[in-house]
Amino acid sequence: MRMGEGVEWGLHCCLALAWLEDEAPIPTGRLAALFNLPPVYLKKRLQDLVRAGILASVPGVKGGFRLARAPERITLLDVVTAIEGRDEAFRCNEIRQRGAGAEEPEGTFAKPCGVVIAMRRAELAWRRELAAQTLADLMREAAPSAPGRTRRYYARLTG
Amino acid sequence: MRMGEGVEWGLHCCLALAWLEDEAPIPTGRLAALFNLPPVYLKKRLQDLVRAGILASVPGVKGGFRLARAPERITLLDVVTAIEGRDEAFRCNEIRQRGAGAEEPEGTFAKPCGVVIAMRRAELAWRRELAAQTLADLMREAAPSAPGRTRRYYARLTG
DNA sequence: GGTTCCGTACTCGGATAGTTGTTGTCCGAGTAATGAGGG
DNA sequence: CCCTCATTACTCGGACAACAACTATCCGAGTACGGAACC
Repeated sequence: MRMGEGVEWGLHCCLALAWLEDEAPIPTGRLAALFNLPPVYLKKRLQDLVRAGILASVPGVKGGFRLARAPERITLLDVVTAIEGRDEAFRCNEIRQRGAGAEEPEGTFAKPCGVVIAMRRAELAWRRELAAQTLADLMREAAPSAPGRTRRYYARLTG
Repeated sequence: MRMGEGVEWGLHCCLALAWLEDEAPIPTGRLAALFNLPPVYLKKRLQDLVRAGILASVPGVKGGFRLARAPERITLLDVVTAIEGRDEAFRCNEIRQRGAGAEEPEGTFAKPCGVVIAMRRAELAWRRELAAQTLADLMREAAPSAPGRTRRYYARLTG
């Protein structure tokens, strides 16, 4: 089981957008330069965040991206599900109904099997942890030098 | 983020092996027939479980697989990590050190960034839930008819 | 008849192709700022 | 001086390759049964 790179990209970009709030909107190219990422593919992921309502995109010559709402209102779960999709990691194919269970009468497998229940419970715990942390929490726990460093580097990009 | 089918296969096969304990060892072909799965690929997954010490394999004409220890001692986390690998789903590439952070002095990024910490915490919660459930728990919560159905179907396969 | 030996059939184990999903890129359509031209 | 309009630069959105991972399969190593030969 593997999570795509886009999640790390999206979270760090959201942090940068929060710190560069008064410079908004920030175009994709500048944002990509902050972390040395492939610009076009990063844009694809930022579009995912726009569709989820986390970012707002501004078209036009001075356009770019900005946070759509306050960092306190953006949870890590929001970002993860926006980029990775809302499907569960564990997908049940009901293999218990194939082979030995194929000839059983209707209603035998009305209840979900314990395997699915257990996996869902674990993923729920994972989601609860992610939902408990907001972008503002990440900003608070970040190194004090991070905002200034981001702003300085961004100023050099524009110049 | 997606989990492979092998996890569902592995868990259901472990349940079947527990119920067919006195028929052990069970060869791959019979086990695959129980759930109508591709036999050779299933065997690959069972080998993962053997490497993890969850199953024991018996070679030879009357060979097959059996549980290596009691169901009470097999957690869902054991099975999941045996099949999916022990890597974390979220892999940190330290993109904060690229671009804006590339020219910073040594020691600036000594501490892990908050993104990694948060993701690790979430995955830890997921693992704790999986580790809290054993194969014996799954057997207890399964439909009362499941063991008998499995044994009946297996008897037809051998006959 | 009992014992030993060998061939056979069936099993695990690791190395090898096919298919799906993710990563990365490119190009066309649309939009707002910019500057020129005319009223 | 103000308004209109074309140009330009930037974004969105979908379509198109490259890569990796998962899925699926084939052949070699090893073991127990069955039978034949021998004592």
